[in-house]
Amino acid sequence: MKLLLIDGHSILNRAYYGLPDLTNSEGVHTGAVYGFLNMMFSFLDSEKPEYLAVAFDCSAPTFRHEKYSEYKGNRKPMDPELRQQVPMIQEILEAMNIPVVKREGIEGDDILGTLSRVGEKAGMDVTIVSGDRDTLQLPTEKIKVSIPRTKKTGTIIENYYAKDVMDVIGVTPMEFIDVKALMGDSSDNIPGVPSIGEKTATKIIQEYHSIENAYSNVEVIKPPRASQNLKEYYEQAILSKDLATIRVDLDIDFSIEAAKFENVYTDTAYLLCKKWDLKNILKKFEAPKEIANENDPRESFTRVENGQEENVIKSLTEADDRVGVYILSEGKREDNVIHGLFLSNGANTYFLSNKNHIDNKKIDYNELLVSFLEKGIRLLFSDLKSELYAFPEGADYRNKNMDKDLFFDTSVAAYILDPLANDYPMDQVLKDENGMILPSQAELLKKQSMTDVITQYELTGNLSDEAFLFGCIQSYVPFEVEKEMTDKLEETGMLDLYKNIELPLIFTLFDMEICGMTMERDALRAYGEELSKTEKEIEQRIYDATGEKFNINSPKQMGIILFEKMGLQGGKKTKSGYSTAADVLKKLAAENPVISDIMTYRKYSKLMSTYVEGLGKAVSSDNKVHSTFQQKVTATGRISSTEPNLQNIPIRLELGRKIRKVFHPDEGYIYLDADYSQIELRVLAHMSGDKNLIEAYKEGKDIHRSTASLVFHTPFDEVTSLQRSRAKAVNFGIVYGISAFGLSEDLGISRGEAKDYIEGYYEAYPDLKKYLEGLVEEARDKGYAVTLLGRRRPLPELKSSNFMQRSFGERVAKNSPIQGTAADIIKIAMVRVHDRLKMENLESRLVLQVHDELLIETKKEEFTKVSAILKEEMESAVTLSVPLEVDVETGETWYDAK
DNA sequence: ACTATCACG
DNA sequence: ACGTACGTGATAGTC
Repeated sequence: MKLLLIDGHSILNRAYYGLPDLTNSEGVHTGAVYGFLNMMFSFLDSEKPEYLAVAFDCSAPTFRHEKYSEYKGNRKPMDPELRQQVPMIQEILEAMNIPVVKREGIEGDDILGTLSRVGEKAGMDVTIVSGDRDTLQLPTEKIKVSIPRTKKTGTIIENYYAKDVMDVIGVTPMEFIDVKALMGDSSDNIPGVPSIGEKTATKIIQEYHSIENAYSNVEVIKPPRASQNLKEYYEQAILSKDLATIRVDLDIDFSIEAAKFENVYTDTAYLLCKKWDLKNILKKFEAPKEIANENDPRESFTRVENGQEENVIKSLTEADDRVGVYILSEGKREDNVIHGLFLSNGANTYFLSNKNHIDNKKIDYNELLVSFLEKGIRLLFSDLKSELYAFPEGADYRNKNMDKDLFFDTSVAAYILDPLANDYPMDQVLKDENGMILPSQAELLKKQSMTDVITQYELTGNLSDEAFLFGCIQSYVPFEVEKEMTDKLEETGMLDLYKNIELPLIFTLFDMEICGMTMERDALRAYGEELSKTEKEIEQRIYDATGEKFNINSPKQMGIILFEKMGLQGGKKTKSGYSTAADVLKKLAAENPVISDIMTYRKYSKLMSTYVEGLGKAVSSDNKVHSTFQQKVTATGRISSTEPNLQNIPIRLELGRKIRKVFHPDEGYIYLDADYSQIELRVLAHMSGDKNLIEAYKEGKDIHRSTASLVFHTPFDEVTSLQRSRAKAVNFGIVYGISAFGLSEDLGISRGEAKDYIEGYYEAYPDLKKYLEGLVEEARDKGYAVTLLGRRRPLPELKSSNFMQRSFGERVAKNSPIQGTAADIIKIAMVRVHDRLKMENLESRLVLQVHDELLIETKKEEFTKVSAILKEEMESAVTLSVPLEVDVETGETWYDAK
């Protein structure tokens, strides 16, 4: 029989400090709970105990010795983020039927000590899991103490039986108490004996085995100072011993039988994991749990039988003016095939399929959905853009009826309400909106993709119960939560943002994805060959110079060669060794010519792997790349681009910029590219209301030169190019939530100098300083940062007890409103440009957005009209107290259009 | 799965 | 005194 005892507070502490902070969707910190449970499960796996208990201190700590209680009072108080997790871990352990043992007036250590002895007496093997080395006084032949330690390579576990304590420390577990009593421990408020540290204490106890015996021989103890102090502080040493001793013989009202555990995967524990979003713990639970909800909707999920379709559709259209929709489909663009349709009106959720229709009564899914729209029935989706591939008529319908508000996208609404989540699965949204628990996609489909599900469906002719349930939930949830979410958007002042910007943007992005950008394969190949030729030459030069053939792409090998073999002075910078990042290498470039070869090699290697090879793989059969534009990813409201990412195509260096020559429009079209001039600084000027900044923009001055003139007290016309470029860096820095350190790194100047620049800057623009400080204040107050259009970014970091996190929060509080407002503005412009092109029946189309830039594939005949639309709509997207300026360029390739 | 690096705004 | 610029995504290497 085996008993596992866990030191609750110490393991929770370990988990808290050893792991990154985790927060669930309601902002509750869960990292320590998560880490604790993981550690516990790993011990359950390795030890396989039959009995298990977790010991805690009571919330109100008590002390054996009044005299020293004040010391404990001086201890750093527990972080609130950790404190709130103590009752949480206890709650979930209890939900798992694992006894939480805590007793008024008894410390957790003493509970561990006592229970371990009780277990031993009952003939059990006992393992005590603790992060606290004090417990090393407890091991015997049958009692083992396990201490998990986090190393950079991962967690290793140190195991101690009595003999191991002897081997490692050189004293017996009982003697270890005396060692500790002599040396003292400030964090445990054990005074010890002055001048006796770990070394001396161990030596004394090894020789005399106890403090009492050492005292009997105090005259011969060495060194003399230890002897003297032991004599003088003997009483304190004895008291220390008492304090250091973990009790093993207390009367704790707890029967070991109560620690016998069976299934920890209970429904209550499952619900807690759901509530706290402990997704990885949830995975350990067997098969989808049947959790009973009041009015469980699953009872009304129905597979519609052949011949019943018309009745079902009729009942849906008569019941309500909205319907939740999920389209079971696979493939993108023209390859898309629909395999079935889920429709929900809350009371009923139906799965319609043509699978078993042998007659001619097959449903045309698209036609059916359009007919809903024509009747004014609103369609509510869980993820509209991904479903528009199956329902492109929806995008057309929307384009022709722009003022009609006939769609709802649940995940986009969820994103606006909480842009920090990683994803917006429907089970989560449902839980957040009305507390109902339904199984998640992972629980239902395991690792299966939707394509797997459909393949199986096609093969067997039967949609699995799990996939059926999933589809039903996908359509049921949007119906169920729409009103609630709309109310929330209204309450938070973000309904306009949702309706006028984000919702229409879905269709704009969809059209951009469909359109894609043509890439000339041959030109790409030629460019790649040119690069790879030079890359190989440089590679060889590096091998020659270092006298070794190694993997230049391995930062580890590179670090060893540069800093050990060649002895360059770089120092360690990263966790896993030396940093070889570009800014480090730059500083070393003068020391050895191989450094600049390495930097050049990296540039070529990056261009080859990411752009030539990466983009090459992303080209579709139509010779185009169709990026996916992500609308629900960024914290600030920007969009992002994936597979491939078209927002980070090289431009800053000519070598990389050349790749833009392989992007070109279709025959008869030309690229029109427009970018906002310094949109973030203009936004800042407007939002801060700073007179000097507004003035400079109104007069159309070169803003960096103007800043330099003010900061360096130099007449406008006499500003040097160095002054201007430094002022430019400060302007950028301000937007990032500047720090003297960051600016000095960026400019390669001293921190003091950077500080002067910043102060000079604030003197030049006095309202700006007030404004930025006000932003932090406001964000702290409200708990979030806000953009001009009301978009919010939650900022829990501002309340963190961790300096780093708090400082980060302060920088973000300054940056988010600026970056976010710029994002709002270009989104407005995108929707308007897109909609005008459609409404005016033009064939030109928006193909790309790069944060402050829009690219239109323009039909040559429409050129004049379209360039006017583009400039107009971008410049008038919002009205600020400074003009928004847009530079438009044109070209036969993307390279030429910039 | 995580880290380091580097491409863009 | 803390250790830093804001926002992304793709790749290769390492564990």
